[in-house]
Order: sequence, then C-alpha cells, then structure tokens
Amino acid sequence: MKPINIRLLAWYDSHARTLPWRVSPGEGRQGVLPDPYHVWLSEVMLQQTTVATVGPYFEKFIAKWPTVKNLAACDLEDVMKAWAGLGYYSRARNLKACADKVASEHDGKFPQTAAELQKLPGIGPYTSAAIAAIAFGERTTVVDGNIERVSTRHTANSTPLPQVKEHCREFMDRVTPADRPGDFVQAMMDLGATICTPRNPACSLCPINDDCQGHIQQIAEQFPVKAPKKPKPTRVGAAFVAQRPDGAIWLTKRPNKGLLGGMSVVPTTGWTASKNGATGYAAAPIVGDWIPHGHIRHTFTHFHLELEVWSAHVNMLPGDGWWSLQHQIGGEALPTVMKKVISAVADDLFKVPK
DNA sequence: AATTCGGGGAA
DNA sequence: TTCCCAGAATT
Repeated sequence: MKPINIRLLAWYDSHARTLPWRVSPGEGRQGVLPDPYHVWLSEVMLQQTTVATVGPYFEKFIAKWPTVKNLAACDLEDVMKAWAGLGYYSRARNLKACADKVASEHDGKFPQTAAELQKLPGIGPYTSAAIAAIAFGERTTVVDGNIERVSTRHTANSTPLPQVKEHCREFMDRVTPADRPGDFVQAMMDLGATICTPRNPACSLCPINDDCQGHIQQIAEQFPVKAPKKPKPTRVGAAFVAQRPDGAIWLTKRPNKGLLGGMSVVPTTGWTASKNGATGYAAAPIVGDWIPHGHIRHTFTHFHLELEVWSAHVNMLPGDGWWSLQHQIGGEALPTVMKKVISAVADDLFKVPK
C-alpha cells in the first residue's frame, strides 16, 4: 500500500477546495506558494471559526488592507469595526499587534519558520506550524481539530482530548512529507472537513480508509474521545438603548480585556446569575420614560445571556460614550449581542448596507 | 491542566 | 437543543 501522504496528496490534487486564501489548484501543483499575509490572516480568522463564516470577512480585510503594512498603518478601532461579528475579539487586537510588529521589526515580511512565527502575538502552536508549512514549505507538524479527528480515527486511539493531542502530533510527524508539506496538511484538513466529518463520516470515499482502524473496526465516529462538558449557566441583565431626537444611539466602549474586550455596547446592568439590585428601568443610566421591548437571548462560549431591552428618548447622558447616528451604527464595532439588542428597538437599523 | 474568550451552521 | 469549528492567552 502506498504511504498515507502519497494517497492524500493525490486525492488533494483532484478534490482540494478552492478557497480565497489559496492559490489556484493549477498553480499549487506547480509549487506556487500563497501570499504569507493571506495565509496568516486566514489562519487567525479560522481559529475556532468555520470556513463559511470567515470567507466574507477575509475578502473584506484584503480589500481594505491589501498588505500587512497597510494593516499596520491603520487604526486599531477600524480593525475592531471590521472584525465585529466574527467573535473572539482578542484575535483582532492581536492581529493588529502582530501586523505592527511585522511591519516595524521585519520590514513587512513574515518570519519564515514556525519557531519565529510563534513569537508573534496571536500566533500559537497550530497557527505558527500552519503558516510555516503552507506559506513557506517548512516541514512542520500541524495539529488542528480536523487532524485530531482524522488521526485518532486512523489509529483508533481512545485517549481523551486534550491528552491525545501529543499522539496526534507524533502521527503527523510520522506521515508529513518533506515535499509539499503545506499541501499535505491542507489535505488532512480538507479530509476532516468534507469526508472524515464529526458525524456520519463518509468512510467509503476516504482515500486512506484501507489502513484506518476506525473504519476497519466500524468505530470511526466515536473518535476523538472528549471529556464531558460543563453545563452553561444563564446570566441575566438589562440593556438600555438611549435615542437622541435625531435617532442617534448612545454607545460606550468595553475595556480592552475580557469578554467583548474593546467592543462598543449600549449601557447595560451587570450580567449576573440572577436579578440583583436595581432592575428594569430603575437601573437605567438616566431617569426617563423607558419603554420595554421584551428581551433578547444570546449564547456565549460559557454562558447564556438574557437581556431585558429598554429604550427612551433623551438629550444627553452622563459618563464616557458617544452618539452614533443611524447611518453610522452599521459600521460601529458592535458585537452580535448588541446588534440583537438594538434590533429589538429598531429592527430595520441593520438591514441597510454597511 | 483548566478556564476564558463568539458566533454560526449542522443535525 | 447540542456539537464543533484551520486555538491562543491567561491563570
């Protein structure tokens, strides 16, 4: 039987997905490597985020900032606005910090080894290895969620995550070729995304099913084994949409660290396990004729949130913040939960093109 | 080693 | 609903 990398690369040459950050399949087969800036940007966006979600954001960023130097030259606030809705907002701040460092310390050229890349903000073990392999052809050992699934199934390894990750690394070190390492890791990831899927894997179509223990024993779907997850608690609070007579909405900025760090929000109460202290309009940032708009629900990584939504027409508010005019709101750095809140008051505000 | 970070698509 | 996604940083 041919080695795994031979079978996988042959499959990749005929089945590779065409994605915005990849070179064309024809170029790829001729050994053309993609732009490191594109690879880096896509890899950071793809951290815990699906290809379908990333696509439009990637296109928007490339159009707005064609090079890493362009990104370094812009304001962080513009990056936060462009990243709004994509989630995990520390990625956006690290993205900017990384661009600044590449521009100022490396003359706008990304380091070419995984070891050097990992010294940059927002680039960890996975992303450094992926960029080095895909953009520079280094024979690194890449392990992501797809590869964890493919490799644990191939070896029928029932060690639970995250301990099994080291075995996955050894598996990859054993099978990754020195020639076309970037295409190989992308082939592994495409395989995991399209055939070796979490549920109902299409084993009959898999190019490496002949020596896959998961397939042979008909137990592929049970890997990887994971520790049971904790239930998500629910937190509650109230949000206040203050509107000026001209329709502008009062926004404030979250601190740069923690949940929704650096993002723009309307004033809210604290988000607590249960209602405590002042609630409803009694907790509003200013006395006024607050009108109830029901509540919105939103789920974060580790808790559910239920927010009462209130609105009122006011002329001024205390504290730090600014009035955002209706035509500006779509361009603000608003996380999705805040778009839900504002939509509950003015449901047509985000239907206008940004 | 555990926890904290968003959001959306699929089943 | 639950799961999981081209994970990193922090504690």
